[in-house]
Amino acid sequence: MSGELIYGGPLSERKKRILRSIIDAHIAMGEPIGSKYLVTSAEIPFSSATIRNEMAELTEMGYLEQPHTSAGRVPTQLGYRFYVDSLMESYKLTATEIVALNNMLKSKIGELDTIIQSASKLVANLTNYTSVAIKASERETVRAFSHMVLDEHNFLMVMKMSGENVKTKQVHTDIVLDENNVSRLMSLFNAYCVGVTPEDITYATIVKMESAMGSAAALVNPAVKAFYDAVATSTDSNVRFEGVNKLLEYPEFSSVDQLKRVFSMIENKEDFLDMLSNSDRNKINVFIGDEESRFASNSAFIFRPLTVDGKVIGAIGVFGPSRMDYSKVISTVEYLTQKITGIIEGRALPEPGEE
Amino acid sequence: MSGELIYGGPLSERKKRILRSIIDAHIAMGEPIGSKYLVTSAEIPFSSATIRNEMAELTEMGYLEQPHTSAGRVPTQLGYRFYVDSLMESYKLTATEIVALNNMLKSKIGELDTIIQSASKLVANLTNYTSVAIKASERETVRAFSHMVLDEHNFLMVMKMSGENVKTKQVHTDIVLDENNVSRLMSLFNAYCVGVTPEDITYATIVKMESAMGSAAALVNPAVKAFYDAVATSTDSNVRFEGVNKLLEYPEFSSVDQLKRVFSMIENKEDFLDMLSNSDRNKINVFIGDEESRFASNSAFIFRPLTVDGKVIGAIGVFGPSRMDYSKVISTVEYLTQKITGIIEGRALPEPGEE
DNA sequence: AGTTAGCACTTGATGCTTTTGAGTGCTAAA
DNA sequence: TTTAGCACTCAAAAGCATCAAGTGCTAACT
Repeated sequence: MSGELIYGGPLSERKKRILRSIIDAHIAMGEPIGSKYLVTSAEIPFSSATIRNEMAELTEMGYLEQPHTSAGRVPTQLGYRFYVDSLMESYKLTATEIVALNNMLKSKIGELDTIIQSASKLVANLTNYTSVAIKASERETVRAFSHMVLDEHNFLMVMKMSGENVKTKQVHTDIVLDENNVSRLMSLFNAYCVGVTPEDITYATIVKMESAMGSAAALVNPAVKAFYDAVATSTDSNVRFEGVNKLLEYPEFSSVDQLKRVFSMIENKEDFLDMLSNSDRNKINVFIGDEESRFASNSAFIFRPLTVDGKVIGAIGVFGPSRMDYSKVISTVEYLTQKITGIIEGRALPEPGEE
Repeated sequence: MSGELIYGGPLSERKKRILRSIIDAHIAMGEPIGSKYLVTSAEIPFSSATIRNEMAELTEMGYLEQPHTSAGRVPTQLGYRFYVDSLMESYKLTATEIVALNNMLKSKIGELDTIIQSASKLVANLTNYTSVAIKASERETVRAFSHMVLDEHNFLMVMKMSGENVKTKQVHTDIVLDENNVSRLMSLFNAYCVGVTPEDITYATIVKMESAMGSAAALVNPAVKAFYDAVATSTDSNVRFEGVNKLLEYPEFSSVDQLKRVFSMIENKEDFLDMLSNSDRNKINVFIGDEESRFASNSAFIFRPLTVDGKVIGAIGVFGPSRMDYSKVISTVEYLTQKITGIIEGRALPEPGEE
C-alpha cells in the first residue's frame, strides 16, 4: 500500500517474485521451500542454480532463513512483514463466505456484545484459525445511584453509568433493611461516589459513610463492594477466543512445548489488550512474532479495531501460526469489521452481492 | 458409602490395601506401579512375590491392567471407580484452602452467574486441574415485575425470577414515560406474564395489553422484548472452562493426538450438559473415561450439581486425567457446592474454621 | 495353606552407528 | 548472466545392541 518500503535494500522484480512464491508455498505447505520446488511447481522460469543464488541473497538480506544447512528456506518475520505489506495478492471473499457473514450480521443487529462474539466464531470457522473477540474497557463511572428494596435482606442498587447504560447489582445484608435505611445509604453514595473510579475509593470514605449510617453501618460494606464491582467490571474488558483447538492442527504447534508457550500467551489476555491499545485504530494490524517479542516466535496476530466516534470499543482478530493465510484472514476480518462498524453507526446492512 | 459393592468379585482386605496403594501411588506419580515399589515405599508387609500374585489376580478381576508385559500395573476404569466408591481416604481441606473458598464466597453473594464462575476459577487454582462451570438452562419464569423510571424515555424493568435472583433490563421507548404509564404497564405484566415461558407469549396477549394501555400502547412492545430476553437468556445454558492450559502439564496429555481428542471433547459443550442432566442431582458425580464411551479414555470428569428447591441450576466440576487426585477434588467441589447452595437458599455463610 | 526366594523371560526405553535424501554453495562451462 | 554438475552438510530415519524394570512361574520354606 505504502508504495515501495525499503526494508533491507531494494528488491529486484525477480527477487520479489521468488520471495512471494516461497512465502505462498510455505503458507500452503508448512515446510521449508527449496529451489527445485520453485522451478517445477511455482513456474519461475530460471534454473534451480539461479534461484539458489537469489535465495542466498534474500537470506543475506534477512527475508529468509534456513532451519539448517541442508534445508530449504523459510520466511523470517521481516519476510512475512514485507509479504503482507507489498507482495501479497488480496483474497476475494467467495459468494458463500459473504453470504455467511451477512446472515450472521443480520440476525444479531442491536446487541454489540453478542455481535462481536458471533462474528468471532464465524471468523474462526471461515479461516480455520483461532479467532479473538475483544471488548475494550471503558473507564466508566457512576452518574447517579438509586435503589429498590427487594425484601428485608436484599435491595437492588441501580447505577446510572457515565455512558447511557444502567447497571444494577443485588446487595445482600444480614441486618434488616427498610426503605429508610437504604435511601439514606444511597444519598451517601450520591454524595461520595459519583464520578469516582475504583482506585478513588479510600478507606476514609468508607469510614465516613459507616459513621453516617449509624446503627445500619453494616450496610455500607456490601454496597461498596457492589459499587466496586460495577465500576470495575466495566473496566475489565474481556478477550475471548474461539476455536482454540484449531491451533492443534498446525504442525508448528505440534510439540507440547510449543503448545505450552502458545497457550500461556493466550492466557495473558492483557497482552492482547496492550496490543489493541498500541494499535492503529483505523486499519488492520498485523503482529508477527519473533524471537525478542513476548510473542511466540512462530505465531501471528491479525486484528482490526472497532471504533465508534473515534473511540475503540473492541476488536476482532485472528491468532495463528505466523505461516498464516494472511490474505484470506485480512480480507475476512476487514469485511466484517467494516460491516459491523456500519451497523453500530446505524447505517443499513447492505445486501449480499455488492463487493 | 454404599457399603461393599461387589464389582468383579469380593476383595480380601489385603487386595484392597494393595489396590489402594497402587492407585494412590499412580495418582501421585503418574507411572505404572510395580510390586517392588509397593514393598519399599508403600509399606505393604509382604514380599514382592506375594504382591505379584495378588496383582495378577486384581488384573484378572479387571481392576488393574498392564500397558505391556514388562511394565507395572495401572488402574482400569473399574479400578478407579472402586477406589472412588470405597477405597479412597477423604481429603481434609487445609485451613488456607477453606479461607480462600470462604473469602471468595463472601465477596460474591447475590450474583449466581459470577459466583459459579469465580468458584470455578478458584477450583482450577486449588486443584490444578481444568475446572468446569455449568449454568444450566433453567426454564425460569418471572415471579413479579416491578420498575424504576430512569428518565422520560427509559425505565428499568425489574423481574424477580422464579429462583432467588433478580434480572433487570433497561427499556427504551420513543414516547414519553411517566410513573403512571409504567406502573400501569407493570401491573399488566404482573397480570399476564407471571409464570410464563417464552413460548407462552401469544400475540393475543400482546394485543390485549396494548389495548389496555390505550395511548401508551407503544410501551408494550419494547417491554415484551425485554421480558422475552430475560426469560430466553436463562434458557441457553452455558459451559465454561477455566485453566484449560493446565491439561498440558499432565503427561497423559503430552502427545498432540491425545490433546486433540481432549480438546475436541471440551469443544462439545453439549456433552457436558448431557452428563449433567443424566447425573444424580444430590451428590458428587464421577465420570471416568474408558474405551467405549465418548469420553477420552484417560480422562475423568467430576462434578456436583447445584440445586435449588430440587431443581438443577448448574454445576461446578473438574476435568482432568483419570489419574486424578479424586480425594482432594471431591472434597473441594463438595465443600464449595454445599456452601453455594447454602448461600442461594439464603442460609448465612458460616465462619471459616468450622468443618 | 500361604509365603517367599530365585530365575528365565519379555519388552519398552535408551543410546549408538549407519544410511538416506533433500538441499545447498561453489566452480567451471555455455 | 545463466546454468549444469558435483562435493558437501545435516536432520531424519532405520537398524541394532544393550539396559532395566517388571513380570510369571517353580521350588523351597514355614
